Amino acid sequence: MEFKYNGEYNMPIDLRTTIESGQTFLWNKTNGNMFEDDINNPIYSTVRNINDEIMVLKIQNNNDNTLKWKSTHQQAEKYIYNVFQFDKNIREIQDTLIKKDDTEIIKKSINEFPNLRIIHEPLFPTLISFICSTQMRVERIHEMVQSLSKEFGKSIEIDAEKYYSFPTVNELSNATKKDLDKLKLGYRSKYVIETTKMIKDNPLELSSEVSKARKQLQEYMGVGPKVADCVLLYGAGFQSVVPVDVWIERAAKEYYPELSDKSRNKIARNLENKYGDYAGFAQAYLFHYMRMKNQF
DNA sequence: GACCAGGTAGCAA
DNA sequence: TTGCTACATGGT
Repeated sequence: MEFKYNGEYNMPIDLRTTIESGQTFLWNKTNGNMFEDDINNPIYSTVRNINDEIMVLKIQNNNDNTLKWKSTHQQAEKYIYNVFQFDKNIREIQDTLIKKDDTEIIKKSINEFPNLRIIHEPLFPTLISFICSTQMRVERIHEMVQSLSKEFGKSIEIDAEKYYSFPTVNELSNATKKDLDKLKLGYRSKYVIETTKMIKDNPLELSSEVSKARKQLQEYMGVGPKVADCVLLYGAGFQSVVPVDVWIERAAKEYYPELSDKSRNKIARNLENKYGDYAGFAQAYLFHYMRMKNQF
C-alpha cells in the first residue's frame, strides 16, 4: 500500500487541540513535514477499518483554516469530513453558546481555542477507549488505546513506518485478562473483556433516543453515567450530551454554583438544559479551559 | 508516601 | 435512590 490520495479542506480546525483534548485516542502524533509548506505543525496518523480493509490516514494543519490529508484510500476525504463534523458551522454554534452563557467563561474559552471542534469517532473504539479512561490521565489513556491497537489490531508498513488499527470486536475478543494486564490496563482489563464479549454475542446498536441509548451503554461492564455520556457525545454524535468528570464538576462549582450539585448526574442534566442542542460543545470548551488553566 | 487522574462495581441502608 | 469503599497504574 501507498499514500495514493491526498487533498485539502478549508475549514476552521485546530488539530492539535481537537485531537489532544481527550475526545479521541485513536490518532498518533508524528513529526516531520507531510507537505512542503508545512511548518511546525505535528502530523497525526490513524488506521481505520473500512469493510474488511484498512485505511491509513495522515493529516496536518497548515494553519487553523487548512487541513491537509493523504491516505491509502480515496474514501479518506469523506471520512475526515465525518470525523471532524465539517457539516457543523462552529461559529454559529459558538455564538449560540456565548449568548446562553452569563459567566463569560465559555466566551473566554472560545476566544482561546476558537477552532476546537467536537469529534465523531466510531462507536466500538470509543466505547473501549472510555472504559479505559476512568481514573486515568489523558496521555495514559492514549497509551492504553495504542497498546491495544499494537497488540490486537492489524498492522501495516508504509515507507518504513508501521501503523496499527484499533482492534475490531472479533480481534479484541481474542484478548485474555492476562494479555490486558500485561498492557497495564489495571482493573479495567476485566471491563474490556466482559464488554467485548457482550458485544460479540450481541452486536452494538444504539437507540436514536438519547436516554435509551444512555441506558443501553450502561449495561456494559465498566460503563457508568460518565463513560456512557462520553461515548454518546464522541462516538454516537449526540451533541447535546454533557459528560461530567472532575474537571466539569470543578467548573460547575466555580462558575455555575446554581447548577452545581453533589450528584454529577444532576450537574450534567443542568448544563444540558442550560446550553441545549449543542451543550456537548460547551462541555468541551469548559473541559479544555479548566485543564489548560490548571497547567500553568 | 500521599494524593490525583475524563469513575465504576458492589454492597449497605 | 444515595453513600460508602476497593480498585491498578504512573506522575508529582
